[in-house]
Amino acid sequence: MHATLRDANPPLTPSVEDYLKVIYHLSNQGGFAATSDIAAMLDVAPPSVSGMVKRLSETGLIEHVPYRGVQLTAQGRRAALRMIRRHRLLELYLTQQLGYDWGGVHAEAERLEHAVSDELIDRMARALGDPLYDPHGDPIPTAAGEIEEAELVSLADAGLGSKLELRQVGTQDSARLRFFAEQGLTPGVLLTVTDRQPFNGPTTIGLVPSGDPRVVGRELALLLWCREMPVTDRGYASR
Amino acid sequence: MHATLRDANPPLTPSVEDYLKVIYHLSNQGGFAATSDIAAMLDVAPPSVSGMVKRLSETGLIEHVPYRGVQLTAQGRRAALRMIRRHRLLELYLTQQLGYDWGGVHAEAERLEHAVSDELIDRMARALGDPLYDPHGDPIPTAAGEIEEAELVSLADAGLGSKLELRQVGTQDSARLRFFAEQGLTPGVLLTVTDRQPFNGPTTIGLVPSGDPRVVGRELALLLWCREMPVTDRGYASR
DNA sequence: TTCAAAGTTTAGCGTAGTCTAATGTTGATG
DNA sequence: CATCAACATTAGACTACGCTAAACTTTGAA
Repeated sequence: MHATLRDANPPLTPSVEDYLKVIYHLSNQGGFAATSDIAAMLDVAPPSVSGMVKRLSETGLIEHVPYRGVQLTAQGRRAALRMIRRHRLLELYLTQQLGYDWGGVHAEAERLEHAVSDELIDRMARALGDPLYDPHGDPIPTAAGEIEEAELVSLADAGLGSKLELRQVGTQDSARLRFFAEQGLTPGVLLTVTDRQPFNGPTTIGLVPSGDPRVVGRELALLLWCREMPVTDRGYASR
Repeated sequence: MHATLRDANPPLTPSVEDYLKVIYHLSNQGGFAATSDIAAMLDVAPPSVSGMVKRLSETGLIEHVPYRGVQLTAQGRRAALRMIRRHRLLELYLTQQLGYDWGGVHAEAERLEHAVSDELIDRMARALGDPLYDPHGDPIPTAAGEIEEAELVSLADAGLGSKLELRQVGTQDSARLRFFAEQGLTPGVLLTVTDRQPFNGPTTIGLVPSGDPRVVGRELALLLWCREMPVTDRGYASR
């Protein structure tokens, strides 16, 4: 029930915590997480999800409305946020303390998050100065299970002329992550929307303060989540 | 096949690698590892070991002589040493970089050693300056799978008057580890045997250079593995 | 209003590990 | 050298996950 013989390394089978994490992400905006979406995210067959859903709701971690989907209970949400805290702190620690690069940390954190103790996570957090955001710009839940609810707009939806701070890159795909990094589109960057083509066409933005233009197709723009920034007469407001 | 529902945290079931590690330790001095000893070390029932032994020998990691015991093949030895390298580097990293104390690292390393990648281990090793010994004084196998074969004597067997360097503490029991640490009996310490009582009585030693005496009962003295040191006319030879 | 497609659940089986109880083997002792 | 205790293995059941195929809902479009 732990590691198998043939494939000792990559845990092919998602753990309970992985289910909770994807349910958290899928039902984030208050809705239900659909069986098939969970299955797609975890790369298992839908009946496997039905089975796990049954077990998880028996133990009180989720609530299941048949044919509708699932939601986390308070307990399940706590467990999910605990794993998200672990994941994001691990990514930050690996990046800052061990020289990993932005695109390479995800897989490592994905495995480690199941093995680390709360004590280790707290020690890492302290070593990093109790940071609030991970290398992708996502907020790190506190040990008590609180998380900053960011009000983010996808770049594809942001208004023409609006001033934005890139906060999250909504993909784990390393080719895309590398592409964004090459374009200078990393969390924390400031930008303005200068143009958008109709019919789901690309968005053109300008980086701040350099003014360098970038053209981002809609598929990719949908992955770039931004905070809309108030503008003061002396420039952009700081956080 | 990964983490179960009821006991999400402590991996109650030993992994393949855990089997290889204990077989390595049990058959270290060239012998066979007995089924019941493996079972005792892993806290599983003997038939579970028989089952795993079958699978491990089918994949060529061990050789099994029925009713005699098992030995590692070259491949199995390599896999065991890889895990031992991970374990010892993790203990050292946690101790030196994250402020863990000597007694508390074992359980953490035991879980992490299954989740870390070779890359992470190599990065940790580099961050530590490619160390040769872990916090217990045990040699760390190289990435290529070589390990220093130490010629060690148990303190209980060392000759009266001999000069020794404490190299390994042969227990994982944290109460004993803490006791040794309090007595100043940590790997690297130099000492001389000043007295030994007959009938399995205690050994008296003097710490070097302070000369502080310590009295160690036979049960504990058996756990303290030392290197016998050549003496030069200017003092103890360095490593 | 029906009906078909899409999505979900159930049924039934496979695998990799655990366990207890029963059976085999070995080696020391009378 | 026969016996018996200790140790090892086999037999058979259980759990927790996975899968495919089949049955059941829901929904959206004709």
